[in-house]
Amino acid sequence: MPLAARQEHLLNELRRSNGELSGQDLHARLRQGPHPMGLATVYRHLRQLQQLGLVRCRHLPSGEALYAPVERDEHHLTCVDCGSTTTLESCPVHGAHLSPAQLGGFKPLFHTLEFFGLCDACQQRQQAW
Amino acid sequence: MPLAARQEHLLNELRRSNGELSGQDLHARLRQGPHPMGLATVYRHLRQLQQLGLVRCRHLPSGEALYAPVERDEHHLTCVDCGSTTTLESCPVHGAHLSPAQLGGFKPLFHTLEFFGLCDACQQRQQAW
DNA sequence: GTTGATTTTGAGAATGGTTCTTGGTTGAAG
DNA sequence: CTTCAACCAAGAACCATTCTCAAAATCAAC
Repeated sequence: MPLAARQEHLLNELRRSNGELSGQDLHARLRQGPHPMGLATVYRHLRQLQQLGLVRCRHLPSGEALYAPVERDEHHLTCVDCGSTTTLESCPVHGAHLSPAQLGGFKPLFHTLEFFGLCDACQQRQQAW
Repeated sequence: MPLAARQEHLLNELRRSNGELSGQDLHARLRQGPHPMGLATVYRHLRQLQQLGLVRCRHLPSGEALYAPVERDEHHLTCVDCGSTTTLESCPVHGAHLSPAQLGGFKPLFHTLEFFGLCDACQQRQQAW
């Protein structure tokens, strides 16, 4: 079953981007390209691509969801104060292996490993009152 | 600096609970206890407790945020189809070690490691069409 | 090609968790 | 008794995401 053309475009746009994109971002970018797509359709396809194991997603503390191709195994440091995130160079988990017993029939597609804490700037600001 | 009494109550309610609680859950529980608290206040304190490193939080695919005391190092398998989550017994990362160079002044308070995929039931359902 | 059924789409409305606003309450200090 | 500041609650506001549903596209037979 080949990927629908619409989904293909969406996935290409994600791959073309350097960073992660939110649903709104994607919609805005596609809007001014040769293949505009309604917001509802963007979200519909993002969900499907995620279930196909082609797209990963993580949630910011703000509640916004960011999407990226699965093959990007990036992880982040996120500040619980200002919300800024920085990307880690390497994945500390790498091949995190779960035993079949732990999985119990679950078929893993991707994982998210995020560290939350205080960024340098916010620590300084707190100490200075 | 001692914790304000209101924050203490909120934290106790979280510790008393077996599982994670959403902001709404907490508000509902406190409502019928001896120390009711407005919804806005619950969220205010949850954010503060998070910044103090006493509370952790993770986001479900639905966008809902779940809170727990930091000392609980639980991680989950989450189905990208039906959204159900199951708890892992042990933390595969354990002491996830980040070098000072990787941290760059960032002060980690907690981490979340979540696996996303398809649960047994949803795989079956997909195959059956 | 035409017809009719099925699927996909998109504009706008609805949803719902979270945050903001506003005005009231409390409590300590003077 | 004032004053001032901190804290709080109720409801409005916000906004990313989802839902609705009619129109458009696709497909399948004829």
